[in-house]
Amino acid sequence: MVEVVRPVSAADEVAETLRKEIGLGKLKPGTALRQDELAARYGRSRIPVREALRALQAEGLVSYSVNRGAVVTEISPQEVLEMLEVRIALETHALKLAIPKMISDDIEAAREILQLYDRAGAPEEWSHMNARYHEALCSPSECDRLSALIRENYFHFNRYARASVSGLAGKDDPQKDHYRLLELCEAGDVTGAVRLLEQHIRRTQKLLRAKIRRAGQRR
Amino acid sequence: MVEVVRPVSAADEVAETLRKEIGLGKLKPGTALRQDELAARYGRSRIPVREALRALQAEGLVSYSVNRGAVVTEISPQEVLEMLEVRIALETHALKLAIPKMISDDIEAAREILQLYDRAGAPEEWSHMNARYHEALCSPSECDRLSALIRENYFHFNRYARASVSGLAGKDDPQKDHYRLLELCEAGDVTGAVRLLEQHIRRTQKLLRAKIRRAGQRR
DNA sequence: GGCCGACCAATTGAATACGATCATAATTGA
DNA sequence: TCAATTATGATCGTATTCAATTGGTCGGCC
Repeated sequence: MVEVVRPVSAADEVAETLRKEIGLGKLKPGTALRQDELAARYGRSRIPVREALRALQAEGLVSYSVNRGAVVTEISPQEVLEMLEVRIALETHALKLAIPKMISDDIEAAREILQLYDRAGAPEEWSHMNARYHEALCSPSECDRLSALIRENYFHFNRYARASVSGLAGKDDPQKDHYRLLELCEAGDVTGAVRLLEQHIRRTQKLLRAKIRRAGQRR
Repeated sequence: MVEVVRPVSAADEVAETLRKEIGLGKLKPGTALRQDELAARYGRSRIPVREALRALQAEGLVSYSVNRGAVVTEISPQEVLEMLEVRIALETHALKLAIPKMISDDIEAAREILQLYDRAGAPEEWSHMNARYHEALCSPSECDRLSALIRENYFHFNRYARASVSGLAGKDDPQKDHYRLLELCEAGDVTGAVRLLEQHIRRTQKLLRAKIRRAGQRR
């Protein structure tokens, strides 16, 4: 069977690239996104660029002002706290749905991710493994919309985290929670697992609050 | 003070109008959105129309195929069930946060909405009052991101509901829940309120499942 | 010296224009 | 007669072009 290369619009390509660069922090919050500059960089005209920017605006990655163009959206610490709140709402519910549906393969898959986490060196890898682990636990819920929201929310959170919270909680403490959480899932203890997951996320939230306080005092 | 008319881009206007028409069901799922036609209708060229469509695509209201244009996205019954699942996740958590922060004014505001609900005639009004009520209960959570997600999810759900679930549960049964829920909030009973809210939404979910089953048998 | 208005460069917003692609109807050949 | 094929109109994707707005600088005036 021949692999048919389905044509993709230039706007989609530009959007995808920008999405990655913003997500990875190559384009930092506050950066102005000039249309002709982007057009030149991607070898396109401004039209596909503008469409890409509109899409990113709808996704909340870019802010638009009329006649002033697009800027990578800034994230306030307050909003990051709220993202963690959203994370609790979505992930605890997904976990509730997922645990009764888990089979040993799901547990094993999650455990393997944790082992990769153990071996990971750079904070970037932790972060990635962290995301994969939490996704692995939630995916047996078989609720695509829930999973999609979890992924989106994590993406936005991570965009901030990469900039200023990386290694906020270190590597080992969260990992202890991860192993305990896996055991609770394996035992089918929904209540316990949900409680631990909430504590786990609230710990990050507390650390972030403390950091914000300290930053506020300093000025 | 003179009201300054802030200029808005044509793309934003078109997007806003389309958003409303899709939300209200004037543009039904599956409808093809021709660029020339929309451009003519709004007295604009195709450029702003295309940008608006890109935004709507990112919002999930429209599906794009290369060289075939945009279509109002279809919603499967399965997805609606998932939206209700998301609703449980988001609203129960918001309620948990909101109840400890509620003051008597919040309770009163919610009660007034319920009284409007009682007097409402058309199913459209129920739906609107229903949304306002649930929003009133969640808003004291002071978590904008959570509230925004709740609103978005409700919008998508309602788009389907308007088409085929309107009056699924009738008017009176849900309203009984609403009053009980308000009492529990007033009493500060977080656990009870959350449990009732989940039951309340699950009831709609069950009715919808039954409806899907019946529709499946029929064919 | 500081403030105000007029010009100017930079940049965006929108319209027109053109080539490419898709859907469908007409046509042809077996 | 019917399937395959070609022609045609509709529609889309993108580039180019022009108009409008913004921000800033320069010069004049108080």
